[in-house]
Amino acid sequence: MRQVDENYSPVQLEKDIRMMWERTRTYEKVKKASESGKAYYILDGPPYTTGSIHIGTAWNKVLKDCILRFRRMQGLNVRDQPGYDMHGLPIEVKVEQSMNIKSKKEIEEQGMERFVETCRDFALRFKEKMTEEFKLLGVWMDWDKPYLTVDPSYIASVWWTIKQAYDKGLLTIDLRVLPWCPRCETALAEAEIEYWDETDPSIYVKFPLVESPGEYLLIWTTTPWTIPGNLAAAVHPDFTYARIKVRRGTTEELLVVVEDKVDELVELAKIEDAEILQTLKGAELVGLHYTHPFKDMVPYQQQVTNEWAHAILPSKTVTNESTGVVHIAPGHGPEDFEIGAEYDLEPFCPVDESGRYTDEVGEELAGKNVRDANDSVMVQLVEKGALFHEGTVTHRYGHCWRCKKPIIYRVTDQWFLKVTDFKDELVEANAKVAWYPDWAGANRQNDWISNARDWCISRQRFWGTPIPIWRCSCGNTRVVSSLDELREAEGYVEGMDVHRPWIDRLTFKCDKCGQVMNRVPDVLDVWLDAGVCSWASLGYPAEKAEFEKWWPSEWITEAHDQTRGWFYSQLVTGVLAFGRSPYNSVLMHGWAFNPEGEAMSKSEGTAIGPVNVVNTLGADSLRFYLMKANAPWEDVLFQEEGVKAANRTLNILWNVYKFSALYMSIDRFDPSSRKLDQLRDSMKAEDLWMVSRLEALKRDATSSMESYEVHKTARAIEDFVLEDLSRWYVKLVRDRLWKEGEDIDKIVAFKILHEALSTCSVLLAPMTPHISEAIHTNLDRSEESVHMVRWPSFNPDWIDAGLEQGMDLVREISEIVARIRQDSNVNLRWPVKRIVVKTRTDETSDLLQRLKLPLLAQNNIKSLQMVPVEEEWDEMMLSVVPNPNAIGKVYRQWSSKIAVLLKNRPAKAVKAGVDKGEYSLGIEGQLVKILPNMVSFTSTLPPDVVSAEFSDGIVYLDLEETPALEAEGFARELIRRIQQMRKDMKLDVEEYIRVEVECSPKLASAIDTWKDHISRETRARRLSTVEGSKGDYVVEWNVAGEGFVLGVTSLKMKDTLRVLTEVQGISTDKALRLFDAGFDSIDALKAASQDDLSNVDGVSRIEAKRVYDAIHQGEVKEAVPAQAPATQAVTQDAGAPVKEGKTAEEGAATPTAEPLSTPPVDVAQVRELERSFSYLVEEDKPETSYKLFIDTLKKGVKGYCITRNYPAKIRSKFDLKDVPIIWLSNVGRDSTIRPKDLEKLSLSLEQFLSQENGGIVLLDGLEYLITNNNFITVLRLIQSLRDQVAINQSILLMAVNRSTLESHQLNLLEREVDYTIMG
RNA sequence: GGGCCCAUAGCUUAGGUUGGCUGGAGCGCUCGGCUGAUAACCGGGAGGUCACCGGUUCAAAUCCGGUUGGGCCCA
Repeated sequence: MRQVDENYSPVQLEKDIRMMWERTRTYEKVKKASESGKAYYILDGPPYTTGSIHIGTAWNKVLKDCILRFRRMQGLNVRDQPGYDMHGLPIEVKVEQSMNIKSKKEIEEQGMERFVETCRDFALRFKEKMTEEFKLLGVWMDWDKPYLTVDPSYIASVWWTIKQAYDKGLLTIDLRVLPWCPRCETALAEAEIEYWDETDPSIYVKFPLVESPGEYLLIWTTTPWTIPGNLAAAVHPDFTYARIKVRRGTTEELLVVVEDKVDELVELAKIEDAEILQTLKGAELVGLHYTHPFKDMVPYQQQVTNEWAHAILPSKTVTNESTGVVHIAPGHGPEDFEIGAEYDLEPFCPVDESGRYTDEVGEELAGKNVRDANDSVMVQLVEKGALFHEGTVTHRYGHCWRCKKPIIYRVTDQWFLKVTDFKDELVEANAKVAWYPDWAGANRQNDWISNARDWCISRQRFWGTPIPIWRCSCGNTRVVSSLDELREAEGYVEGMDVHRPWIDRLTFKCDKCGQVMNRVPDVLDVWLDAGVCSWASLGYPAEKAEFEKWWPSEWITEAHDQTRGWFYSQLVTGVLAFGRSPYNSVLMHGWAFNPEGEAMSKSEGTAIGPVNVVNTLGADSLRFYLMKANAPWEDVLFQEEGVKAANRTLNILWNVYKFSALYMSIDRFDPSSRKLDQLRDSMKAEDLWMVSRLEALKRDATSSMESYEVHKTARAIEDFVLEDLSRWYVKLVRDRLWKEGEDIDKIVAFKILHEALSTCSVLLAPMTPHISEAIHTNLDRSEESVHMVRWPSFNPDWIDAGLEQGMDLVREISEIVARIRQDSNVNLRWPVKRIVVKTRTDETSDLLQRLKLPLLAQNNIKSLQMVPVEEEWDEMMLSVVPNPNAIGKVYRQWSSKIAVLLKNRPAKAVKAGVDKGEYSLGIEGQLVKILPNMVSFTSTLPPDVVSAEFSDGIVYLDLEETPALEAEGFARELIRRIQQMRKDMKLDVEEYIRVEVECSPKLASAIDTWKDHISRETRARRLSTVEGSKGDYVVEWNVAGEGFVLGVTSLKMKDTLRVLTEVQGISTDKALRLFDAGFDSIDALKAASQDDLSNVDGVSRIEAKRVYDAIHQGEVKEAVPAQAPATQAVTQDAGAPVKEGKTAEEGAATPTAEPLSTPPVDVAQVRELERSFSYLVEEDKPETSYKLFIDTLKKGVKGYCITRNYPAKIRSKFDLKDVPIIWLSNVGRDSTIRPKDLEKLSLSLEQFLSQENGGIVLLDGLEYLITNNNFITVLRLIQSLRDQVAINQSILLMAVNRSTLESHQLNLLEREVDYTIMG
């Protein structure tokens, strides 16, 4: 485990992690590792290739990524193919803009080929861009193999589905009135209409009744342009209608309207006088005729002969609003169409594809855009005297969701899936789907399906899946269902693009009449593309195996707008083709809005892109925020502040990790050396509590993930990290961590911190994959990646609800103590004498006593005292309050004396007496009896005590100061000031100092009492009280009224110390003894004789000799090479043996700057090998390594060569005369080591390294050692060699053939050496 | 107009299924602490008619009915 020096800088960290994933192909390995698991098909709802993603898109993908990582960690074999929806109008619209095209006609003029090719280019480019953004978010999907709706095989799957519908008789062509976009010149599906408010004319039109001249039927409409297409009027047969006479000015008119609305009409149309002449049922009006106002203008209106034309029809769909009379234009409204069909009225539709009137309406209106023509129509109505009243109305109106233009209704021939024929099956299939949340399916989706209509699947556009229908003029129809079948077509060219316009040129010969069959020129609704993706992405039906393995998809997630979109289109096609839903479960998620609550729309500039956020705060922070901000099914108002908060949480996690890793690595803590169970007996209450919390966290996190309440998982983890781990447990165990030596308390704390951190990294892995990876790979190398780790199970035996409850109380009390300290101005450095707790129940009392130590330690309190339940605290000061009234009545003249006497008696005694019935008191020789009614008692707090209530009782805090407490407080204050000065001096944490203090005698005695403690805490080798403090840095302080002057001097021992401790057998302790004896610099050591050194207490003769030799041979120089590369990565593996002479302190100071190995350098960049460094040469044949070896030998460095090649051959080939060569072989004799005998190898190397200070070892044949042993063992050997080399100023050179190792092994090797060289 | 969902501090929100003690957090604000996690971290305080109206109940943020406002989907 290496220590962590860097702060949490997510952007860099994530970049490194992504590069590492890339380099070691982690994603592929993680997938491979779960291959044997149960198949689990997660289907990506294909985002439309619009160009870039917004927060909502990011949320969607992150949610998917999170769940698929989670499922994978559960051991499931997850299918994670991403998809893109690439056909359709939005791209056509974009391309039209880029090519400056205004209409469909221009596309045809400019050539469809170019247009379609540009569409494809756009779609592909957008796809690439979006993929990059998804990758930036850390989303792990199979980006190399996405499914694309434009692929020929995908298109063939769509065709096959159409063929299924055709074979089942569910595909039909029909004349219908449909929503139509005049700009895009195509029919729209219901799912393609967006509604918002629009202000339209609101007109009342008079239709003169034929049967009663002078009388008018009054109709109301908001679409004046539909009047030319009017063919009838409808009334509700049961409503009551009125014949009324109205007067405006001098004009009087007779009208027929619904009776209920007469008053409204009078007010609205400013009618001055209205008289109801007669009322009658709607049914009585049926069959009457009127004269169409445009009869003279529109020839069709004259020609129409149907008996119901221009007649009043009955319809129950008429509502009781406006006039209660509905004008019917069968060519302009779906309901009108249906009514018209009932009465054999033709759907007359004088409007063309571009929304313009045809010549059929007469020259006044012909050629006008219908919505623009409203005014003209009204002018005409006025001219004909038919307009009764005109106003405006604001109402919700449908718009094309692609181009946002208002829709109109037109009658056209279109292809339909007859969804209404199998609606019941849809409802049934939907009921079998598991919906999260359940109301999304049972209510919302069910509601939509129940109201489903036939699905118009044809579009009169270009960039889409071509409709696979060929028709003959004889009426014969052929539906193509595969690419193979297309090959039979006339004009087919192998490998041709099956899009329009190329496919339009293919023809079949009619098998009925032999004529040429031509393709219906339409394309398909894009929703059909998306709808079939569960099998199209598997290549079905061309490929069957994948389909059988995976289909149907297990889980999908999209936003709630997909109720009418993808959830629906999949269900329809699934039921159509396979009789069931193609998905088993759905998580319906919400929408992301911007902070103003507006939907994210790129075109309106309200979208927020995730890229900026990721580049400042990191993908993990964004992901964590998105996962925890809301329940998935609720909408989120995206707040950057929220991402910052998430970032802070991760930062705290990182800090806990950094802090823990520091001490663990200093101590070479090996987490695998002991199991948690084995340490149970050694655990303190807070340890057991922490483990209990951890197990509970695993339990809760798992259950909420299972139910897709991802926000709960995220919040539980966050709470655990912040509250339990960082703010509490770390504080509790902090002191234990810097104990020296083998200490069981420390090991327990390490183990638990390790467990907590690695568990958090695992639980967070689905949400924050990068930081999890960084933490986990350092703490736990059991798996190469955290994403390969199995999702943890929890152990209920460890969960102790009582203990957790107790700790909650301790925390509550700690908060109370903090508040009291703040109010009383006693800061945490000053110890408090005692805390007295009175609880309501014995249970609480027991829990608090169990947690006594953490309670006291956390609050710097010296003792805990419990008051038995039901009793008063016996130190409460009871005082007697005499009741003069009652006393006076009995004892009259003595009463005031009695009162005084009572007050002076011990209140307890008085109370005891009174409680028994009476208390006797002597006064002037008489005994008076004090009865209960004569006194009452009050209790007051003892001096210096402050009380406060908590949830289960009262705490009393005794703030009395004693000299001992004061001394301790001053000691702590002193430590704090010295630390501050050390910091000001920018001293290394390891550096030793000398401290002089000038102070009052009182303070001096406190210092005397606490001298050892202060010295240890501040690394002071000398601490003295003096007159006139001197030092490198002198500061005058004033604490609690005590002034003192501190002088701090750096002993500058660090470097010398390091030199000493590198000598074999010299520990830090011994080095310090030499220091204290005055040998505190290299010069002083040089000046000393061996005897001088051995005279130092605790230093043996041999040790003295070693030190002497080391100093005088000049072999020892500065431990850190002057040219040490900045990116040197020294990794301390948890399992590496502790080297003699290398101390914990030294480990602490080892600089590490990178989490991973240094990037390999090219051999050309290597000038010479440096001492104390180890090198890995990656080359196919060991040549560069030998060259470097020989170059180094030429500088007079002694060499040692270990190789698996035949020694004599090596010797001659590289001209190695005197260099000892060890042959790794099972057959050789002299100078031979068997490859499995690592111990012998290690021993011989140690010998060389210790004898020949400053030699170079060439180890050629690593892969041979690895195959003969195992990788980890060899790695350990290398770590040990590397350490020795660093200590002995030698060089280690290893050659490896990278193709013989797995990349993660190579990666691990690279981490262990200082440099990797590419040969 | 209908279906579904939602409304709690300045902002983002927990709690609501199982009605019950002073409605919790985070950010922001403010006061303070820590100084060996430190360009970090911790604590105290102020701030809430739990959208509104009505009902059930000893007791409602919570259950019921309605109103208003917002979102999605439809007409």
